[in-house]
Amino acid sequence: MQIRVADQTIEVNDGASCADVLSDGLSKKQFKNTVAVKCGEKIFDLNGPLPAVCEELTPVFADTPEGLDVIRHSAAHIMAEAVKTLFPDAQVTIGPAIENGFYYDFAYKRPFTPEDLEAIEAEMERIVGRDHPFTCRHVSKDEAESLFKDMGEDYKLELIHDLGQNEYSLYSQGNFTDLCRGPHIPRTGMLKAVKLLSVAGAYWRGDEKNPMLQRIYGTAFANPKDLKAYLHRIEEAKKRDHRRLGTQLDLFSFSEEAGPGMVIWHPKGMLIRTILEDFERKEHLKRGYQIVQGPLILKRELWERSGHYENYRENMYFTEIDEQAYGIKPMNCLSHMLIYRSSIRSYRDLPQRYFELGMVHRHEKSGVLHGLSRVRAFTQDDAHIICRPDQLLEEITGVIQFVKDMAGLFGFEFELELSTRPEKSIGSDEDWDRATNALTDALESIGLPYDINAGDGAFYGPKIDIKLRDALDRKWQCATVQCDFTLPERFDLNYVGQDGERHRPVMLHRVILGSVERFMGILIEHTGGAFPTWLAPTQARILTVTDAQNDFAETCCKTLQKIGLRVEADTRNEKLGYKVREAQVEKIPYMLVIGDKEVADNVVNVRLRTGENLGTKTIDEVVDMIRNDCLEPFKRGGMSYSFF
RNA sequence: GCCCACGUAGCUCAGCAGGUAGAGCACAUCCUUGGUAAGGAUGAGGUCACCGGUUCAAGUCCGGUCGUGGGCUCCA
Repeated sequence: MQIRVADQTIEVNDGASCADVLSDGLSKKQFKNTVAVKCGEKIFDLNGPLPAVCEELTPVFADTPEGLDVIRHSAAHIMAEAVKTLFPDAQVTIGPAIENGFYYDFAYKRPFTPEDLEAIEAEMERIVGRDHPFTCRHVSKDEAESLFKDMGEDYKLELIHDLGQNEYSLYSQGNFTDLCRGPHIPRTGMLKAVKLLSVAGAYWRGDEKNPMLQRIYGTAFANPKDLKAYLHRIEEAKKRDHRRLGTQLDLFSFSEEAGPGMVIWHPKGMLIRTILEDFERKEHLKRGYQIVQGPLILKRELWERSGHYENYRENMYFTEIDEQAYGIKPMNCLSHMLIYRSSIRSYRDLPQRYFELGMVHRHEKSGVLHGLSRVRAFTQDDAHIICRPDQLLEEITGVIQFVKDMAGLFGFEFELELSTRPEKSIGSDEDWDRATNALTDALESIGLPYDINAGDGAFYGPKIDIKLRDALDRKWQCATVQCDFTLPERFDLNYVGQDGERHRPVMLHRVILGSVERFMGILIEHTGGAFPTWLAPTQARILTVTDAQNDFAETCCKTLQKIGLRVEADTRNEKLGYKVREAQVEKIPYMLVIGDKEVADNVVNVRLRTGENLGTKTIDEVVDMIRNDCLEPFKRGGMSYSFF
């Protein structure tokens, strides 16, 4: 038999393992870096037998994404062995590799402490030192059940029962055996860089009705250097955390007195928001939206009619006045529908696009609150597009293009997900098909890649979600477009068609930034607080060398302010270095330094926050420079904006 | 909501074998007029989150409440 390995054809003897074949085909160095082997799309154990039908073997190297998965999953097994050694009463459950590491969930009578983690890590080191081989064997269902029953592993038994297979694979290293699909690294000694990170509670099988298990998170890399680099990256990312920068740059705060999840915007943060929102309003008008606004509270009966009272009550705030119950809005759609219904609509009037920067209140569970990303009072850049069914595609395409333009403006990477009909849903198959097709067609016509989340749509219609990542790689949903057949029905929205009959329109719910608060959080982390010049609260600061230049500085400052630039003068009796440092820490884009020389020549010396010094410029040149800097991002996004 | 950790001056943090609080930055006053990331001196600032308990004595130990952080569940 012959097998191809790395452009070579290897003659294979009967009974040879994958490792035998690969060691012949690869250099020593390459082979040492191999943790598993790939045949077609499937990955196999390196020290396992050759796959049944296989013409070519590809090595899976330690530092590739697939190799890291194998290493991390193996690390989880080694951690499980360490835990069972130190805490024999603990029961093992499941322990997969995840995006940047791995975890393993244990059932134990008490939570693990940081000291436990240290002990577990030390025990893992011993296991790695013993360099046991990972071995795999296949057993029948009965065998597997009796085995794990003897070991007292109730959770494994439940898994075996629920999986309902006839055969199961078991992996062992040392005297630890786990139910597992594999594959694993050949020997424990190949785990060269591992670190346990944290303990957390997690529900068995992710269901809050189930008991809570003790989860240990860790990470592993191909070598200590990569691990160190990763840990360093995490530390660096923490410095860009918007919660930290929010305090440092004096943008916003939270107050125990005000209540959890309630953002208090300080002047600088609010200034950025205002500029952003102002831009959004203009951009919406350009795209045929109409700006509207509804009240923060609406009668309870209205929420009953919409179905929110029934389905969303736990998340709503209520109030009562004059014996009338009111609900504080968690969504903006209701007033928009009232606007639509305020007159008779012709098919010629559609689509109606209502835009509102609407503040909503949602009583989120206390444990989910997170800086600006998850709050209880926030502002959505919300719009409802009420259109004819035949207009769906064009409207959805318009929304996705809008999102694409905005993402381009800020230089964001984003991920698109299409969520289709869930099991529990309302509406006809025809409606669902048409809406889903419209969403799909829109995605295709824009030409962006997307994932499909089958069955993850809202009960009232399918949707497209757009997710952005924060500094710590957590994904947050921002933009979303949702088709809705229910609300037009419940509120009896209609339009008079060409035929003179009444027809039911479709409604699109959509946001571009999502929550302005959340978006601000992501923007802060994306820029590290160095906002693009058009958004920077202070665009330029004039720094005098001594107070002899203060008059000239004030004059320059007024000139720039009059044009509409956000400029201030630092005329304090401090050394220049001190003033530069302060402006630098505040990440002000332009520092305009004025000493005697500059006053004499009627110029300023320009320093950027990058540290670059542009030399001396006249005030007119400075204005041009800042103006161009402001407009630069808009060229990318294919949008325009006027500042002055 | 659930599990764990944490909560000391505006900010970042130290303090601990239980004996009545400390630094840097920021702030104020004074000296200094100094060219691109911190000049110097002096001073003001805290019922150590809140409530209760143990103790002669609690920031330090115990319990509860509130808040924050890391996760789980849920979601923009």
